[in-house]
This record gives sequence, C-alpha cells and structure tokens, in this order.
Amino acid sequence: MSHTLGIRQAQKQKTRQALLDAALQLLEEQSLSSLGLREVTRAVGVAPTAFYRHFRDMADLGVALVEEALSSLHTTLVALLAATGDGEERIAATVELIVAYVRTHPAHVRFIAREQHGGVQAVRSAIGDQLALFAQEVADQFAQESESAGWDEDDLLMLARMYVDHMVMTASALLEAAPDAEERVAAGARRQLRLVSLGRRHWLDER
Amino acid sequence: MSHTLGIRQAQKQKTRQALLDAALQLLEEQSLSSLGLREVTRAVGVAPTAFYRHFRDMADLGVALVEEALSSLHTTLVALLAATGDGEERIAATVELIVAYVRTHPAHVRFIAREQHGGVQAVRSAIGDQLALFAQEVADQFAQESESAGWDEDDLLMLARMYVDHMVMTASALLEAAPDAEERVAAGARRQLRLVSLGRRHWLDER
DNA sequence: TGTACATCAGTGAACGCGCGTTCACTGATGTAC
DNA sequence: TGTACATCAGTGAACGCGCGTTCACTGATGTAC
Repeated sequence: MSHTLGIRQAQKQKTRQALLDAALQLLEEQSLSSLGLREVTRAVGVAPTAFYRHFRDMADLGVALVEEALSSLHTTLVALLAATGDGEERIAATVELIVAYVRTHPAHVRFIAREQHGGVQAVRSAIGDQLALFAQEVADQFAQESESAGWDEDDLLMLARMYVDHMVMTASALLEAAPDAEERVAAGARRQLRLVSLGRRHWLDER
Repeated sequence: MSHTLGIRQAQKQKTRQALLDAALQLLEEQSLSSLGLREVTRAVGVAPTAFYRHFRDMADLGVALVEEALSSLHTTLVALLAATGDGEERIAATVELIVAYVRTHPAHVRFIAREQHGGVQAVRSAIGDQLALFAQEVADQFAQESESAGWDEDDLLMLARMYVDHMVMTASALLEAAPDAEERVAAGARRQLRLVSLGRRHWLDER
C-alpha cells in the first residue's frame, strides 16, 4: 500500500499543479520570458504571493515544465526502438508516436519548441540536457543493432542526434499544420526518416 | 550616379537602423515578446515616442529584422548550390557558408533561431515564409541536377527542406558551442550532410 | 537668390496600469504528550 | 481521545517602478514662387 500524503501536502501539490497547468496554457500564445507571475496566479485564482510557496520565479517554473513535458517520453521512445529494427516498421511507429504525443500534449510540445532557443537561459539548458540524454539513449540502442557494425561512437551519436532533432522538428511542424495537413506532414517525416535510414545502410560503403 | 537622399530622409534612415541595431543587441539575452519599446529607444538615445515614426510596434520591428537577417543569404546560397554538384565539395562549402555567417552575424542567427518558434505570430510567419522560399529555391536547383532524375516534386521539396532545416539547426548549434567546439560541430554537420547525400543517391534503388 | 509657408522627425510631459516583491497575518493541519 | 503548541500554505495591503500610448509642441528641412 502506497503512502498517503497528508492533507496539507496533497493540497500543496494540487496548487502547484494548477500553477503549472495555467502557465502552460498561457504559454500557447506567448513566450516564457514575457509571462507574468500575477498572470499565472490570477488564472489559478490564488494570491500572487502564493506563487513563492512553489517556485522561486518563472524560470524555476519553466524548468519544472520541461521535466513534465519530456520525462514521460523517455521510456516510451526507448521501448519503441528496442522493439523494432531499422526499417519501415520503426519509421511508421516513430512517426505515429510523435503524432500521438502532439495530439495528446500539444501545449507541452509548443512549449519545448518555443523555449528550446528561447530567452530564458535555465530553461534552454534544461531542454538541451534532456535532448542530449535522449540522443545518448537512442545511440545506445543503435549500438546494439547489426546495422551499426563498424560504426564508431561519434558517428552513432551523430545519427542519434539526427533522429532526435528530426522528431522535435516533426512535432513542431505538426503543431503548425492545419488538421487536414497532418497526414501530409507525417508522410513527409516518414520519407525523411527513410532517407536517413538509406544513408545509414550505405554509410560504410566508401570506406 | 545614384540618387542622393534628402538630409531629412537620410537622418530618418539612420535612426531607423539604430533602432534595429539596438533591438538586435538587446535580443541576445531575451526574446522579442519581452523586449520593451522604451528599452530600445533608451539604448539608441531618442525619446520613446520617436519609435512610432518608424514602427507600429515591436512585432513590426521584428518583421523588419527577419528581412534584414535572411535576405542577404538568398543570393549567396543559390550561387553556392549552382556552383557545386552533390558531393564533398558542396558539403564543405555549405558548412563553411554557415560558419562564416554565424561568425559575422551571430545576433541575427540567434534572433532567427529564437523567434522561429517564438511568441510573436507575425514574426513567426515572416520567418516561416522566408525559410519556405529558401527551400523552394534549393529544390529548384536540385531539380536541375542529374542526381535528381526520376525524383518527383514532393520528394525534391522534402530533400530541400531537410537541407534548409539542417542549416538552421547547424547555425544554432554553432552559436551555442564554445569557440573551441566550433570545428567539432562543423564536422558533425558535414557528416550529417554526407548521410543525407548518401540517402539521396540510393533513394530510387528500391523502386 | 530670397522669402513665406508646409512638412514632419523627434520632443517631453502626462496618464493610467499592471508588474514583482515585502511583510505581517490567519487559520487549517500536524505533532507531542 | 483531548489539549496545547508548532508549522506553514495561502492572504491582502502596500510599495516603488517602468511600461505603452496620447498629445500638443518645436525647429530643421523641403518646396513654391
């Protein structure tokens, strides 16, 4: 049986989550560096000063949002790669994962795309770290595949970075696409992965 | 002999450029949606109200910065592609162009990377339009090359988008890299272009 | 060339407003006995 | 179980500040004759 939080702790968590949710929603139409503390507390319905019980400042809240947005993807992505080989099946599953994530978490995706190069240093670093971690995990998976025989570590990491960057770019393209253009974007993403996969297969030909 | 602007016009242009320059510098450490009009005029040394003689608001100034940042690259990039075939020579020249541009215009590059998905709709659209134009021009060039025989239009545009997106991503990676890591990033970028180029050559093999 | 008037880039005072942060507080929850 | 005290999430008033925008203005530049 899991430990039940005290009433006080539970209420605190609830307020904290409400602040995160409100901020995420407000961030659909602006960037973190212009989002105000009072704006967020007003949306939640608490006093401005309540904010300080949960976050030092907006940058602090932003870092928490990065965690919330990306941590759940780790396990899913690694599992997906482990379950498929480098072929059409993996390409379809990867793009499907992205499509599903964008559909269920559009605000998180927008936040990451926007703040990856945004004006708040701490948040930029947090996103960069997470994506580097993703790339490392993808590279580790690739290293175990027969297609990677003869590849050195640097090349594998480069390949993994291409996959990760491509996923972020596809996610952001899906966001901006009109609903009826979604399938066109997904098809384009699959073709690009196919191209990269072809390049991978012929990488060692010229050595 | 070229037409000489009147004294009044010349002075106005000078102030306008000073506002653009000041804004660009201030944007190195924040994003457009949090940059204030008074902040910019203060940096230039004019009254806040002078701003309105040149721009309707900050979004308007942002669109002007997009123009300034990307228009000069068009001709250079098209010329580069026209002068080289799909091979190691083109890859080296492309990466060298990016490296040079990031060195000479770091603030412009940062601005484009940051605002491409930033919080100001008009600026996002302006950047999107410019990059789409780039991709179309690259696709047009590719279409004339023998390596593209048998490719349909969609596939060519997809390939061109990969090149353009890759250029933007490389530029932004170079910005974030420490000076001594510059060559490592450039080498990684060349390897990625090589991979894509390999994919291109084998694209039609499985038809 | 000189004069009289028009234009218009930049000024400076004034406005109302929302911001982030401080502080002492309240009252429900938690804890010790 | 009941009591007395401690903790601490959330309050609400107050602050000084910089913001964007308005307005009537000034004075150098441009133009017509």
